Amino acid sequence: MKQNAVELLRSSNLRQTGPRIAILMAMMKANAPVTQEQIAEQLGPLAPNKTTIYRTLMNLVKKNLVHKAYIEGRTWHFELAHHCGQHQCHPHFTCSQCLQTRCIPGVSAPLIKLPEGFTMHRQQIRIEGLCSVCRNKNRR
Amino acid sequence: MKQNAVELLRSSNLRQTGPRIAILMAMMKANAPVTQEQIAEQLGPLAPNKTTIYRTLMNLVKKNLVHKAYIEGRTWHFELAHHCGQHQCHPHFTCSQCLQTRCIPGVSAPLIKLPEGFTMHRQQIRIEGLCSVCRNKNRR
DNA sequence: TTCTCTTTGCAACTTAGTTGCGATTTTGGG
DNA sequence: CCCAAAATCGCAACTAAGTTGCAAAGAGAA
Ligand SMILES: [Mn+2]
Ligand SMILES: [Mn+2]
Ligand SMILES: [Zn+2]
Ligand SMILES: [Zn+2]
Repeated sequence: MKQNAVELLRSSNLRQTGPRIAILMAMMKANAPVTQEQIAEQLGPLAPNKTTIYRTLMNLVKKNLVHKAYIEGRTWHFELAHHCGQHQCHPHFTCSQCLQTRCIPGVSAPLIKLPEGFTMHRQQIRIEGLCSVCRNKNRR
Repeated sequence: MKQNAVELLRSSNLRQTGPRIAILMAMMKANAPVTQEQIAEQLGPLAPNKTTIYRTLMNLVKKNLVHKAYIEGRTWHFELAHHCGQHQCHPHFTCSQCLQTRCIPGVSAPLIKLPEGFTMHRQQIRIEGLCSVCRNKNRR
């Protein structure tokens, strides 16, 4: 898995540093978008500084290895780009009661037709609703 | 137009106060989602306090008269709900160069099929790309 | 190894949005 | 119209995610 991270960095002409490899590995382990804080938590006492994590994430976003998946509250959640199509990410579902968010993989929507002269880089879909756990709770 | 605002409040069982009517009217005049600051600006020296604007917006969101349309940077942009479908808002396009956002009215995508047991309240589409102005600038 | 350019850590900062609370306003009933 | 209860408002202080400046450490090319 470390090899995998190293390869990603090399393919994007980014220097191979401890923080970058650790952050990429943390994101590979995750099965949902993660915040700066979750990355730091996962890496424990050896985690890079908060500033470094943010700067690294922004570099990875610029190279299109990572996407800003969504904001919840005031915090960004990032995920590896390797499960997203060229012009479209998979949708994300947020339960408006428990506020948990999960990926909805394997589906996509047709790309919206933009006005004349506009270019699409990426289309993202966000769904708000009630997850099954919360729905059952409300039943009573 | 004031009548219109009053009617919205009455239909949602909200007390008719100066700040609420003013904020609704400001949003009716706008032709794109607005921030707290833009509302205050538009209302000039008579604008309600920042806290009141935020609290009002949240009340209106709770009553589904207003939607949180999108976040840009760290700031929420709100818009009246009356141009949105039951389960879907119109898409919003953000130019990744000039950072301007605009509504893409009149189009919609099929609703994503959720996992068993999940309920959809609202589906939102966000598009990132290059607007025509920025595209032409880059041509040179 | 050495030199240069990039990256990192730390501490201080920024700022959109929130909170607590006392003062004011709305509204419904008498 | 007048009053009291409950909702709303304004203000000042606060919160916390993310940013910035800068000096120290590290990566990679030669
Ligand atoms: Mn995802
Ligand atoms: Mn809109
Ligand atoms: Zn839930
Ligand atoms: Zn543009």
